[in-house]
Amino acid sequence: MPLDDLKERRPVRRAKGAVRGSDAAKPTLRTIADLTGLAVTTVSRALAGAPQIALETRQRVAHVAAEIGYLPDRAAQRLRTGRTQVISLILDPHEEILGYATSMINGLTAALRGTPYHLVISPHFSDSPQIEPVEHILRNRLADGIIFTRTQPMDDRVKLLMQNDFPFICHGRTELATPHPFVDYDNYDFAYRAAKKLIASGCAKLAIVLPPDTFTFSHHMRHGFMTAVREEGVGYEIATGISLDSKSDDIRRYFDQRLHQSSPPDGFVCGGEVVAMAIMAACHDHGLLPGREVDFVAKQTSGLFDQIRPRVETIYEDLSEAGLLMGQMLLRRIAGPVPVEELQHLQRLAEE
Amino acid sequence: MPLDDLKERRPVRRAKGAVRGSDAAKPTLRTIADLTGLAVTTVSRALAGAPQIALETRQRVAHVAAEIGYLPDRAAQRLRTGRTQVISLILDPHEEILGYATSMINGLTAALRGTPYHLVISPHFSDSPQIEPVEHILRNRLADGIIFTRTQPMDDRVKLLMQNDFPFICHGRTELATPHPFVDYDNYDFAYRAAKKLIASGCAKLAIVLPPDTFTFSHHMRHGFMTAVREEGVGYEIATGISLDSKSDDIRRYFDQRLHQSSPPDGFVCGGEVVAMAIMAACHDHGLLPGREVDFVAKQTSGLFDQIRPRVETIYEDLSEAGLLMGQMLLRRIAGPVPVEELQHLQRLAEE
DNA sequence: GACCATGGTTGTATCGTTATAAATTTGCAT
DNA sequence: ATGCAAATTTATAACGATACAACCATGGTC
Repeated sequence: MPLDDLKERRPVRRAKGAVRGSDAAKPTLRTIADLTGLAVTTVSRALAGAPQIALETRQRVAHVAAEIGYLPDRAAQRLRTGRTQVISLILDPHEEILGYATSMINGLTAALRGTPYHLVISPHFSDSPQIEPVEHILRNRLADGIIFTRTQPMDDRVKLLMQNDFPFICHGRTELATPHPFVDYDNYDFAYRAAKKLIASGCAKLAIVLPPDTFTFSHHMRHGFMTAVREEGVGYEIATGISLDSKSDDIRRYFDQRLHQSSPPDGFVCGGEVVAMAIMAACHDHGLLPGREVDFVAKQTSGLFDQIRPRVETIYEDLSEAGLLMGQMLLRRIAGPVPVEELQHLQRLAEE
Repeated sequence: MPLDDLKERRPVRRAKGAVRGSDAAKPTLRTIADLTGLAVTTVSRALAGAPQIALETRQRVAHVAAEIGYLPDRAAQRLRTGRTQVISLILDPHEEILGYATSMINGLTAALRGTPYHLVISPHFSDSPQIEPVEHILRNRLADGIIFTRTQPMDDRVKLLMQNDFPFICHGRTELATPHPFVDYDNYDFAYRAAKKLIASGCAKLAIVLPPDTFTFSHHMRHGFMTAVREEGVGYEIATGISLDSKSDDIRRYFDQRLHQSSPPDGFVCGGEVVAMAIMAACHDHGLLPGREVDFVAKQTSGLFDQIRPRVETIYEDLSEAGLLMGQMLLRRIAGPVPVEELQHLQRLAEE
């Protein structure tokens, strides 16, 4: 009689199921419910591990679910609960070069592995304001958490997300009074140590190319650089009109001209592989020998620079680890409130 | 009276709406329906542009929708229609280096711009078979289309997706009898021309490092290389025990040893920036001068190598364009059946 | 024996959208 | 007026999951 009853209650469904059942219709809670003779609600609660459901029932349900390879339908869960199970990574078009984004993505996917979270790339197109993708995600509940880079001292995005108490981690810090979650690399120390190394190897005049000064880490780098040159009292200059975002050709040309002029720098703090190669090319074209007339310290994020000849001193930034940390921290934050200090991490340089 | 009626029918909703209405509750079809006095169904059909809805109504609805910034709820649409509006890019862990993935992602996001499609990164972890993420996506309807790389001659993934008539584009070709969608770079021609160039500049013995031979493009490269050396009758060798996937240190060490031995190669076909730098480092460490004792031709995907000194000849592969094409083709395929020839594109080298 | 707390399970409504079928209005010929 | 087809609009049910409240045994207590 119960069989008859079932048939009567869901004639259409049954028929549909049978049709597409040719190659394993996607199992739902209903499948498990039918299989175990329980109600859909019970199955749902059992899988959620609710203590009101008898332990034995929970185990039985879990077993059947595993057996038939049940996975909850994301769309249905999302519609009902409002949780998207999506982490949005906002990718900047400038990040084309040298796998900056890729390393971070690798870290992120590692953090997300084994969780139901998906990583969605939300591009930020350069012809629109930085805040746009964030607003869009917030307004349309497109993600449970956001990760972004290129943080600014008074970053709009940070303000907006803090106001809305929306989970996020940014790469880089702001100068806002309110503390916020971040993962950052110690660019102050990078520039400081790079400058010190150059001075130690006898450079008399240092040069540095900074990131665009809209970004906080540009200030950090400048500060670290300036502290070192002041401590040692050597000459210095900061490249103007170009930045770490400039095309490598433009950077090379800048230094090409600069080296023609009087009292050129002989030590270079290079905030990335691209700028390092561009400056090295300019020096090479002027017949300046690395290790003799000129010296370099470069930040490398890839291990690639270990192969460059002549060898240059490098300092490593682990972007993959940054991504991993950001992912882990964001997941914690999404799970529930976390003291903000626990969502802040500064990647320090290795001891020497 | 109709007002009363409404209140009676949806008392809870109204209340809820009022509560969270403090800061602009997310507009739904219902919002538009209330605003226009139409039924939810009508609004839905109107926005879909159904010809059965009066033109004037369609315009009015469209106007109101734009006014209040309505965007359909992805979860609800997905649940109802089964379409996810997701493109899944399967990312291989080997693709860390030099923005291979990033360029492609940039192209993809450009293709997806203005569409409702989202780009989801599905990692393929190296400790699991290549086909796993594809099976997972297929089984759980996690995307409307798939893009993947590192295609093999008898690629499992291609077979599976063809069988299921599931939209996909892969980067690289198979050797399967059935034609399938792809975007590929002409690696045969790359290796052929690279070898020819080296011979033209006087090299007597060429060497090449191939991709792992599980990948189809490894065969293409080998074939192009072999054709050139046979045509010209010069010596050659193919590096064994290493591949383009090897760590740069290992590649450098390999050639370090090789150059110690007798009759070393004097011309190098480098399938990527990493391998080029590693080989150049090995040569440098042996005092071999580029342009004199040894020559290089490198494939570059980033523009970075234009800065390398001494200069080396490079051949460019545009991965960003590849991503763009793959995105555009995939969208067409998702929209409906397309003759397979129109979903095949071979990126040819620029004429010289 | 009636009553109630407890543990365990179930029914109902709902998230926002769309496919389907039904209902309503309109226009026009009869 | 009357009927009927065409043009519009609407009601209903469903996608698969979960929040909430209600339900039903069971066993102990008075």
